[in-house]
Amino acid sequence: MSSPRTTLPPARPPTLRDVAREAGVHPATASRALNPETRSLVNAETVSRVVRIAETLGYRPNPIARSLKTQRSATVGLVIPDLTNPLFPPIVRGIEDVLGPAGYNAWVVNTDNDPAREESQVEALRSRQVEGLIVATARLEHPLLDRLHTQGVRMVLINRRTGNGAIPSVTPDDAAGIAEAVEHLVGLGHTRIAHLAGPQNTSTGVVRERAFRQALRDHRLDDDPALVAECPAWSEDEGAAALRRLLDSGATFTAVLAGNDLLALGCYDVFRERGITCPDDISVVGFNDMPYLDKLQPPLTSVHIPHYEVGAEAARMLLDGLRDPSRHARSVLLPLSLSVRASTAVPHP
Amino acid sequence: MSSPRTTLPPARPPTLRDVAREAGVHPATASRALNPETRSLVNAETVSRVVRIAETLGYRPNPIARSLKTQRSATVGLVIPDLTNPLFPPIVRGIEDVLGPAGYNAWVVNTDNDPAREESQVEALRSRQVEGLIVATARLEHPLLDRLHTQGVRMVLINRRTGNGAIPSVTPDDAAGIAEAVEHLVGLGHTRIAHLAGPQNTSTGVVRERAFRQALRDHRLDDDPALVAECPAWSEDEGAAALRRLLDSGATFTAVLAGNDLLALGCYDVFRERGITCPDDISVVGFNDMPYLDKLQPPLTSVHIPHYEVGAEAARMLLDGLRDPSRHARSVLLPLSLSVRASTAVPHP
DNA sequence: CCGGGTGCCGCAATCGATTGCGACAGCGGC
DNA sequence: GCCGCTGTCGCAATCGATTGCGGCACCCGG
Repeated sequence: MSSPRTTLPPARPPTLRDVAREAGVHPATASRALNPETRSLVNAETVSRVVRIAETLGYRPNPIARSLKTQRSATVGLVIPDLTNPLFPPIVRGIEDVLGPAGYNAWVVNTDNDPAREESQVEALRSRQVEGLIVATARLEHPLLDRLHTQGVRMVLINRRTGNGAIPSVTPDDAAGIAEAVEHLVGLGHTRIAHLAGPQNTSTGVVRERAFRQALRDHRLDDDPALVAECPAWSEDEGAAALRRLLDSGATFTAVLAGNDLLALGCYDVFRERGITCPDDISVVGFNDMPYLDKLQPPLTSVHIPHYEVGAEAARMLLDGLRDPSRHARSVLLPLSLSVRASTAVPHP
Repeated sequence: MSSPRTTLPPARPPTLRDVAREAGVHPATASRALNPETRSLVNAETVSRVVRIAETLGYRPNPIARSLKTQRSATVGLVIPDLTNPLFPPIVRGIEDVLGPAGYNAWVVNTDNDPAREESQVEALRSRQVEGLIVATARLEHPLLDRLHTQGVRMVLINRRTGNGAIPSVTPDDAAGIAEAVEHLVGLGHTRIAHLAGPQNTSTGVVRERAFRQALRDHRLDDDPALVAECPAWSEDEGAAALRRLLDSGATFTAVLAGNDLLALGCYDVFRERGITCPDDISVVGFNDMPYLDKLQPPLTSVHIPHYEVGAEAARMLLDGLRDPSRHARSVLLPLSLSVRASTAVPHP
């Protein structure tokens, strides 16, 4: 078999000048004819001739040259903690499905929740001339994001927010989700419900905890601080550790509302290690409704977040802002629903 | 609070000319001083002056302008079926962790296993001037990939290969993995083992099936065609359907070796619907070792693939090829290991 | 018959960096 | 004292597309 490297002379792809020469016009005219925005400046039959030639030549505008001149890269940056967290892939797809048809693409970077890495990754994105940012790593105190915002960098926060409410965001309606979960548990007859709270430096962590306490009070239940354990990270290990602390404290409870699914998975580990059966001894509710939760034993009841929609909506908002900078930034809350499975049941006293 | 849009005049970032003017040299000299490759052409103290000025100005070379001139985009395309398949995120991270330090980035596109979408996505990548491709969607017959290869497009296949062995690839050593899985089952005492084969238009599908039969013969077991069911897609549903066909056929077997984890998950559904207990009645082995398999009930025994390494190695190979086009392309097989969990046990006759 | 529009298109600069080529100074060798 | 070499650096073209400006026909009204 012949090597593919020897088949053809490089045969560089056709440029605008090639099209112009072939069509007998100046490159400027060809450019205007090919661009829908400026097409009206060119005689109709010249347009069709240029377009036809461009097609037969297989002309594709060079986005790099275009970007250099127009200062627009048709690119946005996506900053997430870790792509291997199953939460994010659907969000990424939502973003790309909106960006793509608009001619935009996204660069994805992972920060691993390391602020230093975050800073350098964002720097890399900016040097790549991204036009805007979608950020999923917000913490309540977040100097980097504040700085970017005051510098006028276009961005949309997803999932979590900063303490600075001025930055537009797309987040699930955490409070409503928690309320629904508590409602479900109370409806089953639970009165002593524990909460595995997420990191208190994230908006989701504090909002969900606050909503949890509020929901208890709404149901006239005791808002007992001893039933809330804080997890320093959104991980299985921390979830397991928190549940162990709760169990060892001697507190009594028949249900656990975990701040997210990973924390709930940690509970499963503890159940196994201590011979606790779920949901007979303790019910568990997660948050996020990651994929494959229905394959667990027992299948995990979880608050469902429209991940794909979160991404899609964030991308739409960012594009809106890019296209019309005067447009007033908004923040939206997406509605949630509870996916009831077999990890929750009537308490056995 | 003051609007961030009114704080500063645009204050465009410093360009090479700014650095040059400040340092009292020609832009050409500044360029050479800043580029390690050409630095030796410039007087040492001029270099240090330029470098110092560049730093104080916070100069960042504009990659778009650089790409335009050098014809290199420092960008590669990654073509996968679907990012939400948990198989891929670790691969993507492996790729990015190798690409990043080399100054490269990856564009990720999803094809949803749709050849038309694949074609348009690849076209989009090429118009974005990617220097090479990493492709995870190979089928045995794959005209698009053959065409790209003969056009001299640099690429590396991962996970799966085409029938055309000339294209470099990084794949798990499927045959060895299957052999190890069969070894494990035979060691437990199983003699009637069924196989859920993947789509026969993919290399993984056929290689794993062939390896399965070979392994049986190696153990002097009956290579019974009635114990192999083909699945037209790598999905839970198809796995479930195939197992039902096997069970309904009246064939007897005490273990199932699934072509991948999703097919194995389908088995779990069938077990539940027919009251079969695993592993007491039937043992199951998966392939890929996706995340969270240990949380299933029972935790799934699976052939572990070093996903991250697959991505990292593919990225390294691609970079090698880009840097030295004369370098002979190679294909590598990555070693596998079996993650034994609780879905496999001694058969109960 | 002339002035002022309007429509269409070309000229050339521009985006920011890279690079082949040539200029020039200084130096050593013969 | 002249030649040529080496080390440094500047000039200007270049990558491919976009766009402000101006020119040229042509048309219409007066």
